[in-house]
Amino acid sequence: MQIKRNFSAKREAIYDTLASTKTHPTAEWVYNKLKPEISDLSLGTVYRNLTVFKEMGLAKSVGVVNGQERFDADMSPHPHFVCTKCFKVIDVPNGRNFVDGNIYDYVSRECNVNVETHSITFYGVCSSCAEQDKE
Amino acid sequence: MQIKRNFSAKREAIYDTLASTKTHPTAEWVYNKLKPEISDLSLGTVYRNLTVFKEMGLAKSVGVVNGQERFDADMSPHPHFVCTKCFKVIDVPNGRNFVDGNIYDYVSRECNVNVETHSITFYGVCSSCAEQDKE
DNA sequence: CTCCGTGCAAATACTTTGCAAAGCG
DNA sequence: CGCTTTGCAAAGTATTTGCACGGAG
Repeated sequence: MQIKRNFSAKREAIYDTLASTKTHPTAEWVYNKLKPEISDLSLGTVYRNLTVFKEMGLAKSVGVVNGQERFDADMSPHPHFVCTKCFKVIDVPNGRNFVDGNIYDYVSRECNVNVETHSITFYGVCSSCAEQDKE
Repeated sequence: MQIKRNFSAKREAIYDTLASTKTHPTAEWVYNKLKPEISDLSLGTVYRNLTVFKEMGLAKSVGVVNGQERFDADMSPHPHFVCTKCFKVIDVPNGRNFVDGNIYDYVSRECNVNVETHSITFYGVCSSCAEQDKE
Protein backbone atom coordinates (compact mmCIF):
# COMPACT_ATOMS: atom_id res chain seq x y z
CA MET A 1 0.00 0.00 0.00
CA GLN A 2 1.57 3.20 -1.29
CA ILE A 3 0.57 5.30 1.63
CA LYS A 4 2.53 3.20 4.04
CA ARG A 5 5.89 3.65 2.32
CA ASN A 6 7.12 6.30 4.68
CA PHE A 7 6.03 4.65 7.87
CA SER A 8 8.61 4.12 10.54
CA ALA A 9 9.19 0.50 11.46
CA LYS A 10 7.15 0.79 14.62
CA ARG A 11 4.31 2.66 12.99
CA GLU A 12 4.16 0.04 10.28
CA ALA A 13 4.16 -2.78 12.81
CA ILE A 14 1.32 -1.15 14.72
CA TYR A 15 -0.69 -0.62 11.57
CA ASP A 16 -0.07 -4.17 10.37
CA THR A 17 -1.12 -5.60 13.70
CA LEU A 18 -4.31 -3.59 13.65
CA ALA A 19 -5.04 -4.42 10.03
CA SER A 20 -4.49 -8.13 10.42
CA THR A 21 -6.89 -8.81 13.22
CA LYS A 22 -10.65 -8.84 13.38
CA THR A 23 -10.76 -8.42 17.13
CA HIS A 24 -11.20 -4.65 17.01
CA PRO A 25 -8.45 -4.37 19.57
CA THR A 26 -7.61 -1.91 22.29
CA ALA A 27 -4.32 -0.01 22.33
CA GLU A 28 -3.15 -2.33 25.05
CA TRP A 29 -3.91 -5.44 23.00
CA VAL A 30 -1.82 -4.13 20.13
CA TYR A 31 0.94 -3.29 22.55
CA ASN A 32 0.96 -6.73 24.12
CA LYS A 33 0.89 -8.39 20.74
CA LEU A 34 3.94 -6.50 19.53
CA LYS A 35 5.93 -6.23 22.72
CA PRO A 36 7.65 -9.65 22.50
CA GLU A 37 8.79 -8.84 18.99
CA ILE A 38 9.67 -5.18 19.58
CA SER A 39 11.00 -5.07 23.09
CA ASP A 40 11.56 -1.33 23.20
CA LEU A 41 8.02 -0.47 22.24
CA SER A 42 6.10 1.76 24.58
CA LEU A 43 2.38 1.96 25.14
CA GLY A 44 2.40 5.69 24.55
CA THR A 45 3.68 5.12 21.05
CA VAL A 46 0.82 2.77 20.31
CA TYR A 47 -1.67 5.36 21.50
CA ARG A 48 0.03 8.08 19.50
CA ASN A 49 0.06 6.04 16.33
CA LEU A 50 -3.52 4.93 16.63
CA THR A 51 -4.43 8.61 16.81
CA VAL A 52 -2.30 9.25 13.75
CA PHE A 53 -4.11 6.51 11.85
CA LYS A 54 -7.47 7.99 12.71
CA GLU A 55 -6.32 11.39 11.47
CA MET A 56 -4.98 9.86 8.26
CA GLY A 57 -8.19 7.98 7.65
CA LEU A 58 -6.45 4.62 7.97
CA ALA A 59 -8.34 3.51 11.04
CA LYS A 60 -11.34 4.41 13.07
CA SER A 61 -12.72 3.98 16.50
CA VAL A 62 -15.45 1.44 16.96
CA GLY A 63 -16.39 3.10 20.23
CA VAL A 64 -15.53 2.66 23.86
CA VAL A 65 -16.36 -0.81 25.13
CA ASN A 66 -16.05 -1.55 28.82
CA GLY A 67 -13.96 1.56 29.29
CA GLN A 68 -11.48 1.01 26.50
CA GLU A 69 -11.46 2.39 23.01
CA ARG A 70 -11.62 -0.22 20.25
CA PHE A 71 -10.01 0.33 16.88
CA ASP A 72 -10.62 -0.99 13.41
CA ALA A 73 -8.54 -0.65 10.26
CA ASP A 74 -11.50 -1.70 8.14
CA MET A 75 -12.77 1.66 6.98
CA SER A 76 -15.84 0.41 5.16
CA PRO A 77 -18.93 1.38 7.12
CA HIS A 78 -20.27 -1.78 8.66
CA PRO A 79 -22.21 -2.63 11.78
CA HIS A 80 -20.75 -4.34 14.82
CA PHE A 81 -21.97 -6.65 17.49
CA VAL A 82 -20.72 -6.22 21.06
CA CYS A 83 -21.06 -8.98 23.60
CA THR A 84 -22.07 -7.42 26.87
CA LYS A 85 -20.51 -10.25 28.88
CA CYS A 86 -17.05 -10.72 27.39
CA PHE A 87 -16.88 -7.47 25.41
CA LYS A 88 -15.91 -9.21 22.22
CA VAL A 89 -16.61 -7.05 19.16
CA ILE A 90 -17.45 -8.72 15.89
CA ASP A 91 -18.27 -7.50 12.41
CA VAL A 92 -21.77 -7.98 11.15
CA PRO A 93 -21.59 -9.23 7.57
CA ASN A 94 -23.17 -6.53 5.51
CA GLY A 95 -25.24 -8.82 3.32
CA ARG A 96 -28.22 -6.59 3.78
CA ASN A 97 -28.45 -2.87 3.71
CA PHE A 98 -29.14 -1.41 7.09
CA VAL A 99 -29.47 2.21 6.15
CA ASP A 100 -30.89 3.41 2.92
CA GLY A 101 -29.18 6.09 0.92
CA ASN A 102 -31.45 8.94 1.88
CA ILE A 103 -31.11 8.65 5.61
CA TYR A 104 -28.25 11.10 5.86
CA ASP A 105 -30.36 13.67 4.08
CA TYR A 106 -33.32 12.90 6.24
CA VAL A 107 -31.40 13.23 9.49
CA SER A 108 -29.56 16.32 8.29
CA ARG A 109 -32.87 17.99 7.50
CA GLU A 110 -34.74 16.87 10.60
CA CYS A 111 -31.95 17.81 13.00
CA ASN A 112 -30.61 20.80 11.16
CA VAL A 113 -27.13 19.31 11.00
CA ASN A 114 -24.75 17.92 8.46
CA VAL A 115 -24.42 14.16 8.80
CA GLU A 116 -21.07 12.82 7.71
CA THR A 117 -21.00 9.30 8.99
CA HIS A 118 -22.81 6.90 11.25
CA SER A 119 -22.37 3.81 13.33
CA ILE A 120 -24.65 0.91 14.07
CA THR A 121 -23.98 -1.39 16.98
CA PHE A 122 -25.93 -4.39 18.16
CA TYR A 123 -25.62 -5.61 21.73
CA GLY A 124 -26.33 -8.95 23.27
CA VAL A 125 -24.66 -12.14 24.42
CA CYS A 126 -22.38 -14.17 22.19
CA SER A 127 -22.74 -17.92 21.91
CA SER A 128 -19.73 -18.78 24.04
CA CYS A 129 -20.95 -16.60 26.87
CA ALA A 130 -24.41 -18.11 26.53
CA GLU A 131 -22.81 -21.57 26.83
CA GLN A 132 -20.98 -20.65 29.98
CA ASP A 133 -24.16 -19.36 31.54
CA LYS A 134 -25.75 -22.80 31.28
CA GLU A 135 -23.14 -24.33 33.53
CA MET B 1 -44.31 7.25 38.58
CA GLN B 2 -44.89 4.38 40.97
CA ILE B 3 -41.40 3.01 40.75
CA LYS B 4 -39.94 6.20 42.11
CA ARG B 5 -41.86 6.20 45.37
CA ASN B 6 -39.06 4.81 47.42
CA PHE B 7 -36.34 6.96 46.03
CA SER B 8 -34.28 8.97 48.42
CA ALA B 9 -34.47 12.71 47.94
CA LYS B 10 -31.12 12.82 46.22
CA ARG B 11 -31.80 9.85 44.01
CA GLU B 12 -35.07 11.40 42.98
CA ALA B 13 -33.44 14.73 42.23
CA ILE B 14 -30.81 13.03 40.09
CA TYR B 15 -33.41 11.06 38.20
CA ASP B 16 -35.61 14.10 37.68
CA THR B 17 -32.71 16.12 36.39
CA LEU B 18 -31.80 13.40 33.94
CA ALA B 19 -35.37 12.87 32.87
CA SER B 20 -36.11 16.51 32.31
CA THR B 21 -33.30 17.35 29.93
CA LYS B 22 -32.70 16.43 26.35
CA THR B 23 -28.99 17.13 26.51
CA HIS B 24 -28.00 13.53 27.20
CA PRO B 25 -25.84 14.77 30.02
CA THR B 26 -22.68 13.55 31.65
CA ALA B 27 -22.56 12.73 35.35
CA GLU B 28 -20.73 15.97 35.89
CA TRP B 29 -23.43 18.00 34.15
CA VAL B 30 -26.08 16.51 36.42
CA TYR B 31 -23.89 17.21 39.41
CA ASN B 32 -23.33 20.84 38.47
CA LYS B 33 -27.00 21.32 37.77
CA LEU B 34 -28.03 20.06 41.19
CA LYS B 35 -25.16 21.31 43.30
CA PRO B 36 -26.53 24.84 43.91
CA GLU B 37 -29.78 23.37 45.12
CA ILE B 38 -28.34 20.45 47.07
CA SER B 39 -25.13 21.75 48.49
CA ASP B 40 -24.05 18.53 50.15
CA LEU B 41 -24.32 16.48 46.99
CA SER B 42 -21.24 14.61 45.93
CA LEU B 43 -20.19 13.60 42.46
CA GLY B 44 -19.71 10.01 43.56
CA THR B 45 -23.38 9.85 44.47
CA VAL B 46 -24.36 10.99 41.00
CA TYR B 47 -22.20 8.29 39.45
CA ARG B 48 -23.57 5.66 41.79
CA ASN B 49 -27.16 6.59 41.09
CA LEU B 50 -26.72 6.72 37.35
CA THR B 51 -25.41 3.18 37.59
CA VAL B 52 -28.42 2.23 39.69
CA PHE B 53 -30.75 3.68 37.05
CA LYS B 54 -29.09 1.68 34.33
CA GLU B 55 -29.50 -1.49 36.37
CA MET B 56 -33.14 -0.69 37.07
CA GLY B 57 -33.83 -0.01 33.43
CA LEU B 58 -34.68 3.63 34.11
CA ALA B 59 -31.80 5.05 32.10
CA LYS B 60 -29.27 4.01 29.59
CA SER B 61 -25.93 5.06 28.27
CA VAL B 62 -25.86 6.80 24.94
CA GLY B 63 -22.16 6.01 24.66
CA VAL B 64 -18.93 7.73 25.49
CA VAL B 65 -18.57 11.07 23.74
CA ASN B 66 -15.29 12.93 24.02
CA GLY B 67 -14.23 10.78 26.92
CA GLN B 68 -17.37 11.11 28.99
CA GLU B 69 -20.33 8.81 29.27
CA ARG B 70 -23.65 10.32 28.22
CA PHE B 71 -26.91 9.24 29.80
CA ASP B 72 -30.50 9.26 28.69
CA ALA B 73 -33.67 8.56 30.63
CA ASP B 74 -35.62 8.09 27.41
CA MET B 75 -35.62 4.33 27.14
CA SER B 76 -37.31 4.11 23.77
CA PRO B 77 -34.78 2.99 21.19
CA HIS B 78 -34.04 5.97 19.04
CA PRO B 79 -31.06 7.18 17.06
CA HIS B 80 -28.80 10.03 18.09
CA PHE B 81 -26.74 12.63 16.34
CA VAL B 82 -23.39 13.63 17.82
CA CYS B 83 -21.68 16.84 16.79
CA THR B 84 -18.00 16.10 16.44
CA LYS B 85 -17.07 19.70 17.20
CA CYS B 86 -19.07 20.65 20.30
CA PHE B 87 -20.08 17.11 21.32
CA LYS B 88 -23.72 18.02 21.59
CA VAL B 89 -25.94 14.93 21.43
CA ILE B 90 -29.41 15.25 20.00
CA ASP B 91 -32.29 12.89 19.41
CA VAL B 92 -33.20 12.03 15.88
CA PRO B 93 -36.96 12.18 15.51
CA ASN B 94 -37.97 8.68 14.70
CA GLY B 95 -40.39 9.55 11.95
CA ARG B 96 -39.02 6.82 9.79
CA ASN B 97 -38.05 3.31 10.68
CA PHE B 98 -34.34 2.82 10.59
CA VAL B 99 -34.17 -0.86 11.30
CA ASP B 100 -36.75 -3.31 10.17
CA GLY B 101 -38.12 -5.88 12.54
CA ASN B 102 -36.17 -8.84 11.25
CA ILE B 103 -32.74 -7.36 11.68
CA TYR B 104 -32.20 -8.77 15.15
CA ASP B 105 -32.92 -12.23 13.82
CA TYR B 106 -30.69 -11.67 10.84
CA VAL B 107 -27.74 -10.50 12.93
CA SER B 108 -28.30 -13.18 15.54
CA ARG B 109 -28.16 -15.85 12.86
CA GLU B 110 -25.27 -14.41 10.88
CA CYS B 111 -23.08 -13.81 13.93
CA ASN B 112 -24.23 -16.73 16.02
CA VAL B 113 -25.22 -14.45 18.88
CA ASN B 114 -28.33 -13.28 20.62
CA VAL B 115 -29.07 -9.66 19.84
CA GLU B 116 -30.91 -7.84 22.57
CA THR B 117 -30.63 -4.21 21.63
CA HIS B 118 -28.90 -1.84 19.29
CA SER B 119 -27.79 1.71 18.88
CA ILE B 120 -27.61 3.97 15.88
CA THR B 121 -25.54 7.12 15.97
CA PHE B 122 -24.99 9.69 13.28
CA TYR B 123 -21.96 11.95 13.36
CA GLY B 124 -21.29 15.29 11.76
CA VAL B 125 -21.29 18.98 12.46
CA CYS B 126 -24.26 20.80 13.94
CA SER B 127 -25.51 24.04 12.48
CA SER B 128 -24.12 26.29 15.20
CA CYS B 129 -20.66 24.82 14.80
CA ALA B 130 -20.95 25.16 11.04
CA GLU B 131 -21.83 28.83 11.54
CA GLN B 132 -18.79 29.44 13.70
CA ASP B 133 -16.54 27.87 11.12
CA LYS B 134 -17.52 30.47 8.58
CA GLU B 135 -16.14 33.26 10.71
C1' DC C 1 -31.14 -2.27 65.48
C1' DT C 2 -30.57 -2.77 60.69
C1' DC C 3 -30.27 -1.35 56.15
C1' DC C 4 -29.64 1.71 52.66
C1' DG C 5 -27.79 5.90 50.85
C1' DT C 6 -24.20 9.15 51.23
C1' DG C 7 -19.78 12.37 51.66
C1' DC C 8 -15.33 12.26 51.33
C1' DA C 9 -11.03 11.00 49.85
C1' DA C 10 -8.24 7.62 47.97
C1' DA C 11 -7.69 4.48 44.45
C1' DT C 12 -8.11 2.88 39.81
C1' DA C 13 -8.13 2.75 34.86
C1' DC C 14 -7.26 4.59 30.59
C1' DT C 15 -5.16 7.99 27.80
C1' DT C 16 -2.38 12.08 26.83
C1' DT C 17 1.62 14.85 27.13
C1' DG C 18 6.45 17.11 28.03
C1' DC C 19 10.88 16.45 27.15
C1' DA C 20 15.21 14.88 25.75
C1' DA C 21 17.31 11.50 22.87
C1' DA C 22 17.41 8.84 18.62
C1' DG C 23 16.44 8.15 13.70
C1' DC C 24 16.34 9.52 9.07
C1' DG C 25 16.80 12.01 4.79
C1' DC D 1 21.08 20.18 9.93
C1' DG D 2 15.98 19.94 10.40
C1' DC D 3 11.92 17.37 10.93
C1' DT D 4 9.73 13.16 12.69
C1' DT D 5 9.28 9.50 15.93
C1' DT D 6 10.05 7.50 20.26
C1' DG D 7 10.77 5.95 25.46
C1' DC D 8 9.88 7.19 29.69
C1' DA D 9 7.62 9.01 33.33
C1' DA D 10 4.53 12.30 34.90
C1' DA D 11 0.26 14.35 34.41
C1' DG D 12 -4.51 14.43 33.24
C1' DT D 13 -9.32 12.93 33.20
C1' DA D 14 -13.12 10.14 34.19
C1' DT D 15 -14.95 6.85 37.11
C1' DT D 16 -15.14 3.57 41.03
C1' DT D 17 -14.61 2.17 45.66
C1' DG D 18 -13.75 1.75 50.98
C1' DC D 19 -15.27 3.33 54.97
C1' DA D 20 -17.69 5.41 58.54
C1' DC D 21 -21.60 8.12 59.45
C1' DG D 22 -26.56 9.41 59.39
C1' DG D 23 -31.36 8.90 58.66
C1' DA D 24 -35.70 6.01 57.99
C1' DG D 25 -38.42 2.25 59.37
